[in-house]
Amino acid sequence: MKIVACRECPLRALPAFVDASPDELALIESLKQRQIGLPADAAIIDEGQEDAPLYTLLSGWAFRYKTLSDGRRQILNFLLPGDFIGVQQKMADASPHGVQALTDVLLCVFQRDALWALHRGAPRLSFSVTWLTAHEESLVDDTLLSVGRRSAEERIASLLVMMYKRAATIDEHHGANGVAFPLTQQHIADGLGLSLVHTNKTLRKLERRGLHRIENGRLYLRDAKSLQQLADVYGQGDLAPRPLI
Amino acid sequence: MKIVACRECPLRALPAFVDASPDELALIESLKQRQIGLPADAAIIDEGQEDAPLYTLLSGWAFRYKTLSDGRRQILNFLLPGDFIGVQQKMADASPHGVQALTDVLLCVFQRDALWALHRGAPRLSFSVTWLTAHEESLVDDTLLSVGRRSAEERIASLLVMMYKRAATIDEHHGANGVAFPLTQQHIADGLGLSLVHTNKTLRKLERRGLHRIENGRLYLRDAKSLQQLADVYGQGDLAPRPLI
DNA sequence: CGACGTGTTGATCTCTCTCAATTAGAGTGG
DNA sequence: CCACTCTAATTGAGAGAGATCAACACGTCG
Repeated sequence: MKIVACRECPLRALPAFVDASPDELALIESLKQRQIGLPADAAIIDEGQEDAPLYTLLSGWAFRYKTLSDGRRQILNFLLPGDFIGVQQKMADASPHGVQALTDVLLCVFQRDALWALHRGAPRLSFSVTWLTAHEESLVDDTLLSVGRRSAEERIASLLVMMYKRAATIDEHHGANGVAFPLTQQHIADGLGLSLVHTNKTLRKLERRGLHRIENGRLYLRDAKSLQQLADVYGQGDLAPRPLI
Repeated sequence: MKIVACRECPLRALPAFVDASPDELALIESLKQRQIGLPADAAIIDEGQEDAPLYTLLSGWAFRYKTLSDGRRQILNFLLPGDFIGVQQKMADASPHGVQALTDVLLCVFQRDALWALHRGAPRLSFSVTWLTAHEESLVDDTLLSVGRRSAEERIASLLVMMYKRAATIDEHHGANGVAFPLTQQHIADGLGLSLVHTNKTLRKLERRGLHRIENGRLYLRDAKSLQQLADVYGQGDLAPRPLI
């Protein structure tokens, strides 16, 4: 795939993205250094890396993770096309987490002070960056709720529902009620704080109950209602008036 | 306590805060609407609340949380003086989490579009907002690693070390090797995805081993080294070259 | 003084982990 | 075309960390 000009960025076509003025696009384009492709499983940023640039995920999936010294790994969140990579590590400081490609990926590489340039020169865009950062945090919040308080079954159901929604918003082949789903069970386990074995058993249990199906790298929700209910995604209907105990 | 002018904000004196120009201070001051005090345990933002303003925590502690419909609660992170409250909920949208006072608190209330005004008028400050948001996310990341992959003992040790560090940076009475620590065991349990009972037992075990002491709302680390080692805060020494398996 | 919130401790119970083995598919080299 | 290797998925069995249930202690407060 050849270099994509920002003004022709395929991501801009997605309904999830806002319009940008020609000036803003020009600024973004001036900050973009180059574009690189990496194969699945490649390291994009290592844990503790110091000079990581700012990336944008143009295509493919990736994930952020942290590990303990004995190898236990926790996946913090999954990154889909359009997500930023590397906002967290402030300049010249070690990255507190690693980022790894989940599929083959295409990345836009920005110069390290691009964030600052954006803030200085394009308030609307920098506002979006703040918003996106806050939004990514709320994804982590959701996962923390899962890992801290949901049972294995509930965690899996919750992840399936959430990932389905996210994947659907950017999936062009979103026909047949299925979306691309490149995660292995190991990824799911590491994302939910479960062991691989228990993840497998739980996944199979839900599948046998007819709630979902994963096949050939695609995820099909066969009973989205039950999955959402199991995951308590909406807190049993409405949000607001809910007993705290 | 009477209204504090931003230019005289006690927080600015802390070494953790950067300088702001007179212009920037004036802008902040123009966006600040008022100041309110709330007692311990008061709700600052309810889960699902729609019109929450933007706050800044002037004094006291608070925490962000999420609950499931049956009452299970997960504390997402603790908020200390200087932290923002309410950046996550984008305008006119329901807050994805609740915020509750942990101690008596003083809050600065900003108009809802203050964030936008800051981005538009003070790039240095809006850059700080982005940075702070990213930093808060990295705190949640740490907790997610704990809850997902650390044992109860390790989680508690990790929390004690982290909270000690945070509290120390803003604690004026930080003498005698102890810091103010207003959390109950229930808060610790809800922050670490543990049951109250198991939290108590683990806490006592570490205390009996002489690693820490909590007394009269103050936390004393009696063996910070062992606690850090137990928590694997630094990945056994250095960060960078560490086997991933 | 009784009610309540917080902290403690002992006794089960169970969900999830760890250990072990097997199957299936993809890729590689002879 | 087939043996060989590797990764991902699967399943069973036993073990264990942490949950749940039940009491009790202590201090504060109306």
